[in-house]
Amino acid sequence: MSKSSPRAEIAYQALRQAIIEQALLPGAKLPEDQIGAHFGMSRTLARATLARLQAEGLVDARPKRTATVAQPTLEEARDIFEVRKALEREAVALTIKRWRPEYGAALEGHVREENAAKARRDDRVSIRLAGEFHIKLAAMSGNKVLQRALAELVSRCSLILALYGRPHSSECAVNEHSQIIAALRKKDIAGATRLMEEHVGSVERRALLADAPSADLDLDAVLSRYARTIEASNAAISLPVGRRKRSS
Amino acid sequence: MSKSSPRAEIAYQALRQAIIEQALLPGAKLPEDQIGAHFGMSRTLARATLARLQAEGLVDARPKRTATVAQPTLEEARDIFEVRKALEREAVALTIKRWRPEYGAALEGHVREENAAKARRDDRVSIRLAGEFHIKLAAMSGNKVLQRALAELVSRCSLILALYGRPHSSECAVNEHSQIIAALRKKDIAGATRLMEEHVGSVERRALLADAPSADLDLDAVLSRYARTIEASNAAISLPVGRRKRSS
DNA sequence: CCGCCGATTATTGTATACGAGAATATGGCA
DNA sequence: TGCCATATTCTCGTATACAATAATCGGCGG
Repeated sequence: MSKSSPRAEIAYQALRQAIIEQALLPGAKLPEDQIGAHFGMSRTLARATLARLQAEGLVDARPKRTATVAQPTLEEARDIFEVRKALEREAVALTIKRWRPEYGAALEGHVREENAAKARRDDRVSIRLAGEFHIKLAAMSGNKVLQRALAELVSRCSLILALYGRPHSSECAVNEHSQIIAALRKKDIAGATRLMEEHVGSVERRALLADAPSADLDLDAVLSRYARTIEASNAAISLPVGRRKRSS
Repeated sequence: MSKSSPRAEIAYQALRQAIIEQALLPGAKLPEDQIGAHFGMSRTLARATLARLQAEGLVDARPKRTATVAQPTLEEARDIFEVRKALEREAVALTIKRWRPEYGAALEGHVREENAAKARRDDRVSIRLAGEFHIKLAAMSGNKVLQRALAELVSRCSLILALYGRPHSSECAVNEHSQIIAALRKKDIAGATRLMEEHVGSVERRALLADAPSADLDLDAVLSRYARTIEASNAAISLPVGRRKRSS
């Protein structure tokens, strides 16, 4: 159904990563034709790929309209962070319960990568790695369902950051990750949970600049970002290449 | 993408409900042709519908093989309950924070329905209502993302019950629901959380009869249930009607 | 010069076609 | 009689076709 075709799978991964790394910004159009043409497959598969991304909340698709990279509302954004926090707590607790020394090393290796990316000002990779830290931790919980759910939420957080955050604030202060690792090592559930909560909270604060209940205030910010969105959606992952390529 | 076609939407709802109510048992085959024929649509739409159900974990689909109603492993089952508990806690906490008196009445009305269904020995409806209690509560949290995630998990729990539980144990002791309502009314977060936790725990215990790490022990039980599965998948929701209907 | 309306083009919705791979039945052989 | 090889049938994987609707552009009237 989903993993069958290598091309469809590649398209899925590519689009997913492009969205997460903010190479395709929220609102960017994703016409079935072009996606199919780009990945050398028919609209049938392009459509299935988009449907999958839609199910994960990364793509908006209203009937009869071209699919776009999702633009979560402020309210939705808050909801996502709330659920994410609940699952991160669970992930921390479960991971500590089955803690093994290798885990610490693995996570620290990851943090080193994060620092490297940050040092070389590679924002795209930075953003992705910041998210993946949380996924790796969730994986250590041993609970696949939890891992999957959290992965979905974390991706959507990248999207939220792209929409409402300031331009290039990479998601996490890396040293917060280090502190969490330290607490995990001590098997300090309460401490690790608290740190994680604060950490995600601070990401949320950075992401949701606006505090007003209405989204009007940041309409300006959003609109001014739009010019960038449109141009970026062309450069970006080279998806919309100039004009479209006809059916060849 | 998904809600476009009324037929596809109907098929989705029907299949979903049939699975949840255990009219279609785990392992039952779901050939694209038959589904399409039954709902008067082409395989294209049938396929999309199945993909959707697969994304929610209600359907298993390996490439080149006919899709079936999902058969979660014991391990997966435990994972699902674990995540569910985490989200139920969150739902309780959030709901209490924005509690309104109507909520109590609404939930009590629901419990009355549950009792009615139980009184008339309507197992199917009983099972469905038991799950919907939790969804309604999640809806009151005001967090759509949470509600959706929990709905998915609760559905999958019905599946687990069908696979591993004893034949007709309807999911919940209804009075546990009433106790939870009482705690909510008192805005007693700790108490309500504890009750919810115990409640889901008891559902889990009822669902996962086997405690052994290996699933060998209940292989017999599963196999003996299979005869029923096959015959039931024919009677059931009248999906596989005798032979298939050709392309008309 | 600006804004509304119709023609043109871009894109989606859905069915169908055809090839390929499983599943199942059939017949020969031990 | 029981088992394996092979033919047959059932399904899936994917592309393509065609109709229908939305977006876009150009001309007309104000």
